[in-house]
Amino acid sequence: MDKLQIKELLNGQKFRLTSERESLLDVFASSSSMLTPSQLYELADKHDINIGLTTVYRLLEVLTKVGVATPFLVDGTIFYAYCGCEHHHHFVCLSCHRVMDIQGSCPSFDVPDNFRVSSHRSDLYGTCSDCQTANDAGCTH
Amino acid sequence: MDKLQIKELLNGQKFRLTSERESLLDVFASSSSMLTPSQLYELADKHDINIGLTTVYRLLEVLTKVGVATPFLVDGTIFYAYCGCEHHHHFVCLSCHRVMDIQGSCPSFDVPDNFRVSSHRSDLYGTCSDCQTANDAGCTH
DNA sequence: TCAATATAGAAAATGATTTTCAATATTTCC
DNA sequence: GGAAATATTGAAAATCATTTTCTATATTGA
Ligand SMILES: [Mn+2]
Ligand SMILES: [Mn+2]
Ligand SMILES: [Zn+2]
Ligand SMILES: [Zn+2]
Repeated sequence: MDKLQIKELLNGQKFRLTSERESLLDVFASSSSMLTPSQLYELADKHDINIGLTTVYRLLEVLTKVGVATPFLVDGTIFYAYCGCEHHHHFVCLSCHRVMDIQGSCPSFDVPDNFRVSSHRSDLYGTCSDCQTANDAGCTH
Repeated sequence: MDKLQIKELLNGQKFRLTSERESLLDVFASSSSMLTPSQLYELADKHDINIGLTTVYRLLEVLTKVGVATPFLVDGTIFYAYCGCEHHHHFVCLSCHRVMDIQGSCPSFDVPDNFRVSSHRSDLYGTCSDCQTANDAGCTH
C-alpha cells in the first residue's frame, strides 16, 4: 500500500501525516508482527526514531480509524498490525506474534435478512512453521 | 450448556465453582449482550447479587480459560459474552452489544501445510433488526 | 501574512486491572 | 471425623495502560 494513499486517507479525516508519523509508520509497516503501542515505541527506538509514546498511541488510533491498522486481542492484550485497506483474513502465530495474510474467499453465514452486516473478521490462530521447528528443537522462544 | 459441565471444566483446572461464582454465572449466562467486567458487576448488583468486582474479574478469567466465556474487542474495549463450549460463530450488534450465534460451516482458508491452526474466530459486526427499526424511528439508543 | 487547525511531547490525571493479604471456604488425605 | 493443603473472597493498595492537559510548534487555507 502506497504511502501517498495513506496520506490521502488521513487527510480525508483531517488527520495529518507528519514527519513523526511517517517515520513511525515506516517502522510499523515493515514489521510482520502485531505490536502493542509500547512495543512499537521500543522498536522505533531501536531504529533511532525517538518519538513520544503519546504520539505512538495517536498514530495507532488514527491508522485504526482509517482502517490501515488492525487491532488483535490475544490473551487479554491488544496488539496492532499494519494490514492495509483491502479486506483480507489473517493467521496469527501465538508464539512469535507474526501476522500473515491468508487466501480464501469471505465466509458466508446465515444471517437474518433484517440484520445489516457492516464488517466481519476471520482470524486463524496457531503456530507458524518457524515456531514449530523452533519448538521441536526444544526452544521455547 | 449444563452448569454441572461447567463445574467439571473448572474443576479440571483446579478452579472451584463457588456460590459467588455460580450466582454471577447465572447473571452472565442469562445476558444476551457482551459485557465489560464492570457492566457484569452492575448487572449482578441489579439482581441483588453483591459480589466484589475482583471476583467478577476472576470469574471472567477462569471462564475464558475453560472456553465458556469469549472476549470481544469492540472499539478499543474488551467485552465478554457467555458462549458455551461448542465452537460457533457470532454476529455482534455494534449498537446494542447483543451477541447472536449464527449458523454456517467453518470457513476454510489456504494455510501453508506446515502451519498448525489451533483455533479460529469468525465474527460478523453490524446492526441487528431491533436497532435498525429503533434508528429508523429516530432513536439513537 | 494572518487566522484557524492539527500535532508533538512531557507531565499529570484517569481508569482499568492486578496484586496483596487476612479471613473464610472447600477439598484431600490420614 | 479432623487436620493439612489448597482455593476463594473482597477490600485496599499497587500497578500499568491509556487519556487528558497544556504549551510550543507546525501546517493548512484564506
Ligand atoms: Mn494483513
Ligand atoms: Mn455464542
Ligand atoms: Zn511463529
Ligand atoms: Zn442491536
